[in-house]
Amino acid sequence: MPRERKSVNSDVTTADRLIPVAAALFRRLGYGQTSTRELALRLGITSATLYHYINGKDDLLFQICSSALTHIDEAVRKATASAPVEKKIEVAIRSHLICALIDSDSHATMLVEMKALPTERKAAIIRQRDQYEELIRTLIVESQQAGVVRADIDAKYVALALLNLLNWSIFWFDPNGSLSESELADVLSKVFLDGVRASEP
Amino acid sequence: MPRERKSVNSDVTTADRLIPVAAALFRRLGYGQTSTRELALRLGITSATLYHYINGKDDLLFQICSSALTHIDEAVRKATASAPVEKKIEVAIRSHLICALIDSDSHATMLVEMKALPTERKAAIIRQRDQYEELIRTLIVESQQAGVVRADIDAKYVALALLNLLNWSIFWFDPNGSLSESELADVLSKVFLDGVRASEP
DNA sequence: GTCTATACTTCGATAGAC
DNA sequence: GTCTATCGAAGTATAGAC
Repeated sequence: MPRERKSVNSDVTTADRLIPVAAALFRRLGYGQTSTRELALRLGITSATLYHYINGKDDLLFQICSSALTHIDEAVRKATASAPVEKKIEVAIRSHLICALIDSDSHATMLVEMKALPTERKAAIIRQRDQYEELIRTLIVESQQAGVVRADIDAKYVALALLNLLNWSIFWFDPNGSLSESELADVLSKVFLDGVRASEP
Repeated sequence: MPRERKSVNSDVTTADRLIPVAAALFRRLGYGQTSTRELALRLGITSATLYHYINGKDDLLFQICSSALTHIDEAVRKATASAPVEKKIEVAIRSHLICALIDSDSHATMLVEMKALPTERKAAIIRQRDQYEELIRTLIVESQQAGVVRADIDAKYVALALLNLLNWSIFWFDPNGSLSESELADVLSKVFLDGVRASEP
């Protein structure tokens, strides 16, 4: 029986590297400052070969944005579905952060470079983003109805405050720093749920 | 006595419009996607005339970033200096938001397009940003020492959580929406200081 | 799937007249 | 302070051979 290579194959193909390498460059330089030549150089191919994989530069940005949003929506939806209502927010915070920080190049690019997409594709991404924000809002509403979350602030703004806390973390979190993804989830859960005011002594 | 025009002059010159118009375009399209021709068009001049005011395109981005950071640092520093320690954080939240949301094009551009600056200028802006973040961190430390803010979370992360809350607001706040800048400050102060957990019934 | 070569466009910036 | 005209560089993308 001949030595098989297939799923046991650990080769990383150019196709596999395309999106991660593009996301890293778009994040560091910005979409508009990243040339297809520079991207090809990093991939070890010529810019002509790059066009064997894509139809245009914005294909890359669209795929990055779309898959980032698909992944985080699925992750948070699945994790919160099976959690008891008192734990849904903590579970959402943790699953969101794990997903966004593990692939932070894609998520940072999605959040910041979305605007560079052509009109129709931008609209599609914005619909996806709105759908995810709707998921978060629903979690807040459920928590309010269960008496777990204060109801004196409109769920809409509670949800946006939570997204503030989660989204901007991507831009300063250091995977080699003193805090792990999970520890950051603990910190943000504490701040979001209990606030930073000192309890009475 | 001839009809004088000077400080009573309400003419808006091209020089005055330069930065605001550039900031609005950079925000909507991104720095890399904004051409000097498009900018000149919006100003009602040619791109050649634009170069009477600037030495290069990145002058505009640098001025936007630098003045945004100078203004917010001054505003928050001044407002918090005269506030009692129990009120410093609320005052910081309010003054930060007022400053950032009134000139949201500049602040959004600073936060997101900073990376497009040439190396030295980028370093200068990052120093300015770090100095502002240091101001926020100092306010947290002072509040912890006064027993106003919980001390079981490192001031560094309390400050970053606060900056998350403040910075990302710029990207969804709608000046024509149902919430004013001041009302948003109230909401974020409540969430940050007291958390969203429902109090015992 | 990768290359060389290059077409075509747009960009940032300058020269020099008014 | 504004223009017309234009340069040279860099960009995206394609043609066609291997």
